[in-house]
Amino acid sequence: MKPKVTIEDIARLAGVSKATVSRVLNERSNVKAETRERVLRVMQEQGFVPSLAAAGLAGGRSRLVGVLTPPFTQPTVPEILRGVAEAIEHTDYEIVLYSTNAGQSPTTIVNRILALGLTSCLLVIQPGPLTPRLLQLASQGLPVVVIDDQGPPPELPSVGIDNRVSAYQATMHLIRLGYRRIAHLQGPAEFRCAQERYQGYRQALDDAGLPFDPALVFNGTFETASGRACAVALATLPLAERPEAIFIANDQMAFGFLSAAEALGLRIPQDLAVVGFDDIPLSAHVRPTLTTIKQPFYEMGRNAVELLLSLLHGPAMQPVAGAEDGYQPPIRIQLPTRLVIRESCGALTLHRRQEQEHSLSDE
Amino acid sequence: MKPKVTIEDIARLAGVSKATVSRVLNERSNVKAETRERVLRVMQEQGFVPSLAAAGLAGGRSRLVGVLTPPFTQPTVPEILRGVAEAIEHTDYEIVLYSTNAGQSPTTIVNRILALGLTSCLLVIQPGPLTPRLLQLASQGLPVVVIDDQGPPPELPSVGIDNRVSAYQATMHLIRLGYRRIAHLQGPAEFRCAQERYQGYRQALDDAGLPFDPALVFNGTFETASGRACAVALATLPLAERPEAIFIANDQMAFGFLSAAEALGLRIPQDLAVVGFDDIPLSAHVRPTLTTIKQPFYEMGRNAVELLLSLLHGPAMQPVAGAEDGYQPPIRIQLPTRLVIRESCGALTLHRRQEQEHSLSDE
DNA sequence: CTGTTAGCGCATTCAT
DNA sequence: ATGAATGCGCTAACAG
Repeated sequence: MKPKVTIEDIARLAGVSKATVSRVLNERSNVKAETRERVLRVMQEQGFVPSLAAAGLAGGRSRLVGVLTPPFTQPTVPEILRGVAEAIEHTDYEIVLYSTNAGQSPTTIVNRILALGLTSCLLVIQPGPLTPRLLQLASQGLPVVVIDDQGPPPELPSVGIDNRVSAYQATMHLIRLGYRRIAHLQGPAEFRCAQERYQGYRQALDDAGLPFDPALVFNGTFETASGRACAVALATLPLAERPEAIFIANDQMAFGFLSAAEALGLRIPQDLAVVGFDDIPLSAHVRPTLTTIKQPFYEMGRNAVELLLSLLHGPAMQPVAGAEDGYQPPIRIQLPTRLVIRESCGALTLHRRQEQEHSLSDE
Repeated sequence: MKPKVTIEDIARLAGVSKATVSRVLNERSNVKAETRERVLRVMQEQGFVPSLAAAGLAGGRSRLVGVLTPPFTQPTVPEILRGVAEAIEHTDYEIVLYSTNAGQSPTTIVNRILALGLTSCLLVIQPGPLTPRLLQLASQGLPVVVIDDQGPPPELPSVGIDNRVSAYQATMHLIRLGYRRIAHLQGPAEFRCAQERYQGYRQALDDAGLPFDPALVFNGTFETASGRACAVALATLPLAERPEAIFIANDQMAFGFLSAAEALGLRIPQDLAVVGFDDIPLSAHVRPTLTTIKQPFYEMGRNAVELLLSLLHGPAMQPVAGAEDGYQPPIRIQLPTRLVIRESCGALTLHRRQEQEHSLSDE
């Protein structure tokens, strides 16, 4: 094994004490410039890299952030992780990765986390059932940030999007295209984002003066199969009752819907326009390509890291006005989404002149 | 912050020495059953979790495996990582993740790795330019395993596939379908796998007694654009010289080929049959769906972890016959691939009776 | 089988 | 501005 170069070696070679080397390492100011230079040079020559493990142990706080993620194969995850990794890279922190395969108990996972004792903070993607434990940990002082791609109410610092507004934009897009009977395939009620997207849908109908028909709201699971089921349900509807368009609460279900629709001889968008939600990689490649709300997954990752590190460095944030009692509501970073117009909504066929990837940020 | 429960606490509460607690922790056998029980109970009660950081420091070897990966958005990566994560989960090791964004210098990356001093081994996905450094590290005793999805000659322990045989199968599949003029879009020569796939292609032609036409071999970059370029090149060929089928060295290029072909009015598979290589998620969803060689990415991840840990635990492997001089060639785990038959090769339209996902393992 | 003694490599008091 | 001493939480020899 490579003989690890230690601070002691550097100290000896540079003719200073270990303490001084340590000071240089941590960029303390109270080191004579000349000495610092010399030490730095020796470190360079020796290829010295301080042991994070030891530093963490001795200093009481480590430079490792624990990242808890759902399986990588979940389509939204890679982009988020890319953002996380890239943000971390610019810091002197490292990532310890825990993948939370659905089956395991929250306790097991959390134990693995604490096990390290070297993870000084936690970044959790889609906490789901872990939330209670996270709250507990956070209340014990562990900095935690969640990316609630589809999460429960953020009692924790979080980064996410405004689901209500985004759903509103999606629905309004359909309304603007002239569709009047607009259905909605919603996600499971236990997901807050499913409710919010439903609310955005309702609100858009209301604002446009369109009647709300409960028969046009279908219950989904956020999974492909429920998209297929919805298409079947729609196809069996009497022609007069069929909607002209549908807003589907995530792309995964939209894929199922699209494929079943094709099999059923339902033409998209001619017979039925479709708008999804998420914009995962596949969305640009299914047939027809899917008009959808783009979630800024990459940016979510980046922002989450920044938030986490800011929590770590300055636990004393400037008090929010009106929170004079000392209670600070958890920080929430809300990122903008964007409507990506593709084939499935019919905009391209109906109005060729319209710009293809039109941002509805003027909403 | 939560007051960490230490071994000392447990020792006091259980009325034993710290050493004994440590022995229990590491499942040493020389502890009286009764004592062990008591210690375990106390640990349970106190919710004790040993600090990996301290353990690593003290024991000289840590329980962290460094995983070096290309950007997660590279389509083959998530599956591999899923395999890695799942395999790790069954152990008491943890993952420290380094994403190797192309731009950075190998030194920077390697420094980050050594920085920890807590990573006792390395798992590298697509080492690429890092290889020289890795060899150096390995020769210094650091256990390293690479997953050479498209890597250079494995002088390091590695897990991968047999590219030659797989390419042979792909080409032979086209030959069996009756195509005789078969083109090949190859990857860049600096990738060993590109050469091997080319060799497999050549061999299949030879074995089938088909003439080899150098004009039918195109140079690609493994990226989408070069697939498009190839389609254009093919389309400009005089009709008489056009191939009836093409074996493309990876799916990414095949996507480009498919989309350009569509734009050029070239029908796949009627005018030209296509077989790709990799079977990444998109491959089942492009139009037409892509017949391709499935690489077992998930299994590669799992196997790599197992190999790495075995290297870590028993550096003394049983000598390979014929290596009496003490030199051990690096271990290579070669996983089987599988031909996945979809639309683009024409098998489904030509021979409806054939099974859809026919494994050519009898090759 | 079990307790005692030393460190692992570093950060952090205290001194000076 | 720098050096010496102490300890983070744990494992690894040693002794019994």
